[in-house]
Parts: sequence; structure tokens; C-alpha cells
Amino acid sequence: MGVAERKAREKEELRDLILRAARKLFTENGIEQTTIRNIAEAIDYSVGTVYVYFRNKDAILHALHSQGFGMLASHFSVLASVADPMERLRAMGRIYIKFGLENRDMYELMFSTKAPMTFLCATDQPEWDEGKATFTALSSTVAECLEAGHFAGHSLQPLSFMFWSLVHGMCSLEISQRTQGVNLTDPSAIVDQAYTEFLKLLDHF
Amino acid sequence: MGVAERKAREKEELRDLILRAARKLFTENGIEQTTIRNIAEAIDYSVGTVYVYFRNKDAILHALHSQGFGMLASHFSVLASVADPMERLRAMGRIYIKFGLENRDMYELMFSTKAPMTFLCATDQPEWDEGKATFTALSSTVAECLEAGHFAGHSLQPLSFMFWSLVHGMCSLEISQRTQGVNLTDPSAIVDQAYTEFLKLLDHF
DNA sequence: CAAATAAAATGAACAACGTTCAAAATTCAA
DNA sequence: TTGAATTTTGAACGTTGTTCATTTTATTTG
Repeated sequence: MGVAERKAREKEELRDLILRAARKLFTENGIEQTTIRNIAEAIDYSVGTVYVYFRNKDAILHALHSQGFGMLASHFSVLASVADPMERLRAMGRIYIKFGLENRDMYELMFSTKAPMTFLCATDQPEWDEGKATFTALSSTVAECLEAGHFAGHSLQPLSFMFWSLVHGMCSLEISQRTQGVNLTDPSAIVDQAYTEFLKLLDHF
Repeated sequence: MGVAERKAREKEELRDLILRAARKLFTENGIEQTTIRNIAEAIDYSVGTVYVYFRNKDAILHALHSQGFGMLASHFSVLASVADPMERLRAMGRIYIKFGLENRDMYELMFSTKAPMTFLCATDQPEWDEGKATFTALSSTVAECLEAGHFAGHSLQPLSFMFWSLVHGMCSLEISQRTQGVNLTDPSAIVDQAYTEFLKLLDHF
């Protein structure tokens, strides 16, 4: 029995080794600059070995995208202790933005890059569980807000999607370097300022 | 004298020819699938010729990105007849979203793809005039809203950036296929619904 | 008109990429 | 020890963006 188990563990370990190397490389050099050859070289394996553990590059990017959602979820875990749904909603946005700006390549992989979705669609069971779980986390918080009497006359899903779009838009514009060169008085602080502005709007609901 | 002028005109025409072919190709097949060889073949010129008129692929993408801003601006032109700034703000968002979803590859080039910005940064005068002009158009409308007494206690730039982020976030999530697979009751309508929801929020200001 | 000059277009060649797969190396069970 | 199963290898393929010496075309000059 022990042999098969050890083999399975070793397989898992090499898979993880590949992912760790991939993540390190493209956090340092960016997604586009990271090649399969780079990854193989970093872990002292041949190119072919990488393809034994991952069908293609998209599969690697999808696996890292999943890790990203794991990271985000762990950041969200502190929200469990926030009783008031409105306060939780506000904190959720802050955490989301902070995560996005501190893990730019990961964020891009999770919400912008098409590769992970392309990989998913090529699967027999193309379910985006990570996105589903994250949106549900937001949505259920918004649901509590509605139950508590906030946002009277608003619908759950569109409202939730609106919140998501707002914070995503900020992260996305910042990461894709669209905030520079727009003549802002303080480009580096604009995201925080804009989110603060949004929270001010929320005070009326 | 006539010769130099004609030469200049011909140069301009070939440049346009390249851009039209490039735009057609990647509107049909996507940005990543469009290669320099494809473009050259489409206009019956050699690969080398393309490089006479554009330094590299990024230069082509930047030129198309600029064309995209021209298109957006022409869509915005109807806003001149909207006197009430709040109504103009609402209409601006609708036009922005409609443009984004009906010209997905163009939109991606304008606000997500890094290539145009990479090209710009390699320039001696790295000014993002297109983005600047567009943000100014939004910003001045918001300024009029503030002057008219709306959004009391809010600051211009962060508030404007917030609006931009909201509509951009919607377009971005939709285009990068993140709205599918999140278990929405009506994925294809979520953007419109969410923007309507946002307009409802705005009624309080 | 012919020769010399300038300008424009060419496409073979290069390096690097993702990907494949027959062969080699290694590990396991008998 | 032997033979089968598994794992690893890296050369090779087709594409990509890019370059540049060469050829072709257009213009000017004598």
C-alpha cells in the first residue's frame, strides 16, 4: 500500500513545486514574461515534465487563479466577526481592493486574464466554482443588508454585481496603468480616495 | 512640389490600409490571434513593409487604441445637447457601457491591454492624451453636477474616478467572461440591470 | 533618353515561444 | 535478476515578433 501512496504524494509535491515556481516567476517578471522553459529551468526539470503534470500553460494559469481565490478567501475570513452587514460590506470592499493592489498579477489572473476561463471551458464540467463562491459571499452580505432595511426597493443580484463592478473597476484601471497619465493630482491615492467617496454615498442607505 | 505631397499621402494611405486590415482581423478573430503576417497577407504586402510603417506590434495596437477613443468620443457627441448635468452623467454611463459591449476588442485595447501603454511609455513624450480627454469629459460633467448642488461634500476627482470605475468594472467583467458561471438568473442582462440599480442610487443625490 | 540616386518593398533568417512524442532513464514487482 | 510499468528527457515542429541585406521601383540628374 505504501508505495502507491508515496507515488501519489510525490506527484502532488512536484505539481506544487511547478506551481510555486510559476507563481514566483510571474510575480517577479509578469505573466507574459514567464515561459514553460523558465519554470522548468527554475525547478531543474525538463520542459516535458511540466506537460506531464499540466495539460498546457492555461492549466497552470488556471491552477494559480484558483490559488488566488484561496488567498482572497483567507483575507475575507476576518469578516466573520463583523456583525453589522453594512459594516461588513464596507470592510469587504476594502479587503478586496487591498488584495487586488497587493497581488496584481494574481488579481489579473483571477478577474482579467482569459486563459483560466479558456481552460475551464475546455473541461467537461465548466463550473467557475471560485467565482461562484466569492460572488455568493458578497451577495449574501448584501442580502443581509436588504433584510436589515437598507437599499429599499433594490434587487439583490444587480445590486451585488454593481458593488463588485465598482471595486473591480478601480483595481482593474489601476493595474492596467490607466490611472497614470490622466492628470490626477494624486494618482497613487486615487483608488483609496474614490472608495472613501463611495462609502460616503453609502451612508444615505 | 507635387511629388513630395503625393508621397506623403501615399504613405498615409498605406498606414491606414494596415490599420484597417488589423482592425478587421482582430475584430473577427481576436487580438491574440491576429499576427503581423496575417495583416501583411490581408493587404498583399510583405511582413517587412508593415515594419516600415509601424515600429512594432505595440505601435499598431496603440494606433487602434487611439481610433477607439475617437469612436467613443463621437458616440459622446450627442451629450452636448443634454443641458442637465445629472441627466448627462447618466446618459454618459449608458453610452460608455453600450460602446464597451458592442466593441469589445476595441474596449479591451483602450482600457485593459497593456500594449498601448507599453508603447506610450517607450515614447519621448509619454502623454496619454486620449485617456486624459475622456476623463476630463467625465470630470467636467461631474463638476457641473457639484456646482448644481448635487453630491454635497464630495470631491471632484475621486467622485469622477468612482463613476468611471463603476462602468468600467461592468464592461471589464462582462468582456473577460467573469459574469458567466457565477449563477446569475440572467447573465446577459446583468450589466444593464446593475447600471439601472446604480441610477436608482443616484436619485438620492 | 540614359544613368545615377533615392526611396520603398521584400522575404529569408533569427531567437523565442508553446507543444509533442519517441526514446532513455528510472522504479517497481516477480 | 529480469521484465514490465512509470517517469523523465530534450530534440523537433510549427508559429510568433522582429531584423536587415538585397532587390525592386521611383525620382532626379546629366
